[in-house]
Amino acid sequence: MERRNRSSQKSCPFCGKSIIGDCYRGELICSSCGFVVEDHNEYQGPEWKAMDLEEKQRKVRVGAPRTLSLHDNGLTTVIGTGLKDSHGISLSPYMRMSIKKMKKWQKRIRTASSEERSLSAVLSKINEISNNLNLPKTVTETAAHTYRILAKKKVAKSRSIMGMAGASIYLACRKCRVSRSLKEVSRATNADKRTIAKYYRLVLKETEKEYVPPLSLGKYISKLVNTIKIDPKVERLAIHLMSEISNSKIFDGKAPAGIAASFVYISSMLSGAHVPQREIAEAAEVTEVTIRNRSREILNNFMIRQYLKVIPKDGDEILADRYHKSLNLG
DNA sequence: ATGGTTTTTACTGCGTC
DNA sequence: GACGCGGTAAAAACCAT
Repeated sequence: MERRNRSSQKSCPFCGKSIIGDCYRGELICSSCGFVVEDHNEYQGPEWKAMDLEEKQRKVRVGAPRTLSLHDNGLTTVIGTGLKDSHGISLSPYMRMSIKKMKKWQKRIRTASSEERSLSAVLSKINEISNNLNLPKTVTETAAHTYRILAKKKVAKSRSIMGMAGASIYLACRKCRVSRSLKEVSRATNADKRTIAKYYRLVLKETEKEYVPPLSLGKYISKLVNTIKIDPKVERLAIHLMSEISNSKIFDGKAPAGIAASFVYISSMLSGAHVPQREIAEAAEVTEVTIRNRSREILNNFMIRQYLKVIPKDGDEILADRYHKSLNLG
């Protein structure tokens, strides 16, 4: 199978240089710093396999892949502008006129009804927002799919377009286990966070029969570690600590971003990387106070020993051990 | 609307480089 | 003195009812 690298117009969020997309592996990787911009993309090349050139030529039969994110699924008919017919014979002036008319009407019909037109507008908004958020194609498609359902059920009627688009995208992120916060989505849509949250609940009710689980803490940690440049061992350590503790009740009702931030902070301390609270707080979009509070709770309730087993303290020990002692590895 | 919980804001004091 | 850190009180945001 042929292996193709397609370069795209996007630039790396880290170094600003161009990004090479490797569609074979389904990843978008920055060519200079190696940052993985997107992963787990669908392979967007042909979905067939050709053993030789002849077979390949025979099998090339389609244009762009079918997509839910265009209002007609990308399956529109385009009438060509050539002056010859399929046999290569020149068309008569009469036929040319007729084709010109057909072209005109085809264009009109394509987005004929008002529903079609508004669907088309919203779907293009969804595409735009997805681009802004660097979302994998699967998420965009999922969002488009839910929006179609909403449009069909007329739920989206007389509601903010950006709000509905944002809610669809946010839901798609959750379903596809892609970590994008409500904050990020609302930034990308220029819509109020509360509006999107409200619509999200509505969308959930209208389109989802099954429970959509919240993102795992591990996802939050990975994302956080990705946004700040940090030693991978910090991530491993953070995830290790998290997996030992995460079923603890001390996190009940606490915002996951803050919990993840504090695991990353503690891990960066333990591993000697020493990432300042401010930096982690900024990347996680929580405050330093929250990181401190979560860290205190973790270190007050658990002893982190040298071999990195985490054990619960009993009541008397809880107050005795302070932060720094814990950081000195028990 | 309300009340309980969590997070943020703003500020203070301490130790270190 | 700038910086990172830990702490607190009060305001703001959030959430279920």
